Amino acid sequence: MNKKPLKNIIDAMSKYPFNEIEKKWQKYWEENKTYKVTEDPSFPKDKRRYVLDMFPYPSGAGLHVGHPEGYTATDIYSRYLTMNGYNVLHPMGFDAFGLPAENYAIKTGTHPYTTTKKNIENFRRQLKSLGFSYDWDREISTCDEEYYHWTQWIFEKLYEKGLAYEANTPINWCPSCKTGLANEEVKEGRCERCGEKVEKKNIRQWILKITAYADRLLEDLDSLDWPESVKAMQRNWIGRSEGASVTFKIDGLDESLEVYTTRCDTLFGATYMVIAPEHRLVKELTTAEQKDAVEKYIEETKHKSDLERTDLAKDKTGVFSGSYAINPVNGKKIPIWIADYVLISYGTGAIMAVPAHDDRDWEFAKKFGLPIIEVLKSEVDVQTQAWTEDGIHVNSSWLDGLNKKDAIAKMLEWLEKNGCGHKAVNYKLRDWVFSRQRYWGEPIPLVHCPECGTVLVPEDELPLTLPEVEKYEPSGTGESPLVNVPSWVNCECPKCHGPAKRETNTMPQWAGSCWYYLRFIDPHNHDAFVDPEKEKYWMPVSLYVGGTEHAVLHLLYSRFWHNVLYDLGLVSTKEPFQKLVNQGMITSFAYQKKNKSLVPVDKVKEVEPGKFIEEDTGEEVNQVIAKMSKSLKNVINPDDFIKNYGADSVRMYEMFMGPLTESKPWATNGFMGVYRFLDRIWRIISERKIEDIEPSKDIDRLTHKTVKKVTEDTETLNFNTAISQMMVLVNEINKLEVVPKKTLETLALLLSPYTPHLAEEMWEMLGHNPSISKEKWPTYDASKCVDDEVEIVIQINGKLRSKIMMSHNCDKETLLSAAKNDEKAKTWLEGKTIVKEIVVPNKLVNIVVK
RNA sequence: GCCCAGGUGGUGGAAUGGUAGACACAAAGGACUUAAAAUCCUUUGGCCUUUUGGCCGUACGAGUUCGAGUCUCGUUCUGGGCACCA
Repeated sequence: MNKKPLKNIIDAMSKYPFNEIEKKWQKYWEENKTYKVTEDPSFPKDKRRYVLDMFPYPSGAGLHVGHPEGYTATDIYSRYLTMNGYNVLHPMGFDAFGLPAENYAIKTGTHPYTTTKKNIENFRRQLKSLGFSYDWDREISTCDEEYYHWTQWIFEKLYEKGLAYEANTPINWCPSCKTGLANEEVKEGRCERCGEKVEKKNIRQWILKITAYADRLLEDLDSLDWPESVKAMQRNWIGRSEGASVTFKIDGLDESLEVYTTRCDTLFGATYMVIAPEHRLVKELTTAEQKDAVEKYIEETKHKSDLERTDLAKDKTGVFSGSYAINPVNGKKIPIWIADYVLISYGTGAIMAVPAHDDRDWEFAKKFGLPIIEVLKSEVDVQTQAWTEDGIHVNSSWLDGLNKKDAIAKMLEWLEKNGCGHKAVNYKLRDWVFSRQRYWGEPIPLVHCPECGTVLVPEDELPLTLPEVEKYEPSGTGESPLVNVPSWVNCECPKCHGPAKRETNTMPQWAGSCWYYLRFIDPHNHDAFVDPEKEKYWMPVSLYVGGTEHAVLHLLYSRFWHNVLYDLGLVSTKEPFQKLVNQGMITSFAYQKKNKSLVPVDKVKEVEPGKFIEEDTGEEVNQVIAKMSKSLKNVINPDDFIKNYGADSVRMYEMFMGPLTESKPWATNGFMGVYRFLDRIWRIISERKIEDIEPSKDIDRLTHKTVKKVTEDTETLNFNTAISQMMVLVNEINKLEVVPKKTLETLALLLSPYTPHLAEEMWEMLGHNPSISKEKWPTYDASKCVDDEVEIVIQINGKLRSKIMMSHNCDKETLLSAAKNDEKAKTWLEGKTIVKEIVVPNKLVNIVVK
């Protein structure tokens, strides 16, 4: 990709001493606690901001280029706010429980805490080397006892509120991670961490009743300034649906079958029913003749993985139970089938099947020869395909002639009057499987007592700390390694003081991140998870920046916990994160052959602009954008760039690449452009003649324009265009023999959120005391942003034909007559009749002719 | 299948309904240099034209408008999410 090795370019380039400058100012900031923030009461509420990053998991690989992207964005914004007179809370910490450290412990025997500590130190070093304005005194780690003390405490609040329950239900199980998973952690039937196929397993679990908050989690989304896509994902995930619950009597049995349907209007078309293989009535409904067939089928479905069961492409399977239900609207007997296309976990695990108007039911009916009755006038033959659109009801007795909406209303009324159904709401959202059968997580603070049942560990005994273990290996039987520590497991019941056993499951990684934003507010409080006054001082988070991968995980879980804390009166805001911004992914270039296979970057040569060939074969390859991966040799390590070009260049480039929210490829050549820009500034400040003179009118005007643009764009997080405006200004300054000091001061201030080290150095060189981060943001005079003369575009019939220079704020008549007298315009107007004239002051004249 | 984004030069990307391509990269040419690097200057959407200039051009096709990259409708492609949710 690069013809010349990068290293040679650097060595030869005139280089600004970023290394010394950056070290010098990082040391200064640290020693002077420049970014320490307190709950200073002199700032009124509207002059306080809480700017938060999604804290990282401290992996062994260190920072990825994606981290500095979001972190620089919030850092710029925080610094900008501070300079504009806000008190800004901008903290950083570590999401430190998690599987990699534990898996490493299994392999090497190293305690996960040791590994994690080491990784945190590396992360902290890297973060500090980027010059972020975090208040490091507030740093937290979720795996510290001091911290998880309060994670456990919040769990106890949830438990006391009845939102945590123990259940022995089939849950998602990852055979490779050897632990249960939450629904949110399963992507396309696979474990979101390791990609292994997820199985169903029946094990004892602690579950949090997130479904109790489904409606609130849905409704409150409207009040949030979040990307629509994330809101849409959460809405879809919660999946609220309105319909009806209908009860079917069973022929010859004193039992009934309840179903959930969104289409109760099609009840006259229900020709059979289906229950899930796990339905509680399976045994009872199976007749003697069908017993063998049913048992065989149930056995088969048990062995199917989730992925196999939900694979849409696969054929429908099922078996007749032998029993019949009575359709409440017409008294007809309809057969009850057992099939795994009905899920036990949604609705009642049973459905009424209307094959004429539902694709899945239609497919099943066709396969098993069940009747298909049209009940909505269809534009297709329902014997050959299902009609799922709206229509006028037919074959539906007293619903005939009504459309879908009216028929649903009328049917609901009928069902309620006749006591066989009612309006109902269902959600796709499932309760949160909260226990993990692993070591490296918060112990769930519960004790199982044979006398008293489940008992909470008393608050004054928290934190319940993780014991040392000999082996970190999960048992794989559905129990955590903690079961192997009898001295820890065997305990005294806090209630009756008899012998009891501790809960051995641990919490999922999401627990710690559910509330960390609250702990940053008061990280060293020994008596409470957060001081209420401080909480009121800072909350809610004004800006939260992070990747989109947590849309239905962390962001849903923490909203849930926050809602509960709000109900308990422990926090003052309904929602934790007022404004959310998703940074785009930083991708990389890769090269694709005709057969769509990708070629590693180091095997590709650019033969002419935009034309690439694979070196070995000479085959032409296309430049495409791909995720960074080791095999493609296109992974960018931010440490290398910080070392070779400085943190300011990395910060500036990541912001210059494109809009924060878009995904965009790393281009090292583009990076060099930004480096050159900073180098140019350095040469101006260190080599050019700088004098305390008034800037020329042109430079003054450009400076005001630049302040305006950088202010507006920083405010709205459009950092890329703010930077290009600064480049425009620097390019002009670079042409000057003598540079006015005033102009450079303004430039330093504008730069300071973006390239804080270079800006501090400039500020000092211009004769000021540090720190520039405490200075006031520059202001601009709108009247000084306008040019004396503006270019007026002359259009004839909307087509650009000429341009003229006119003085600013010319009146319409002057503009029009000037346009008409323009030589070029005249040739286009000759012999034509003017139909219409449009004049936009300071912009254009459009003359419509015939 | 459903729900969200999005499609602009060789590349990353700019454009309150008003000059499409700011800024940057890459490329070509030049200055400086013994030479190279760095730096500085010039050119750079396509086609036609000696110049002047003209025509075309923001995925495709319509529409609204004096004027559309931008608004509306349809099509198509790409990315992300969900998916037998009754």
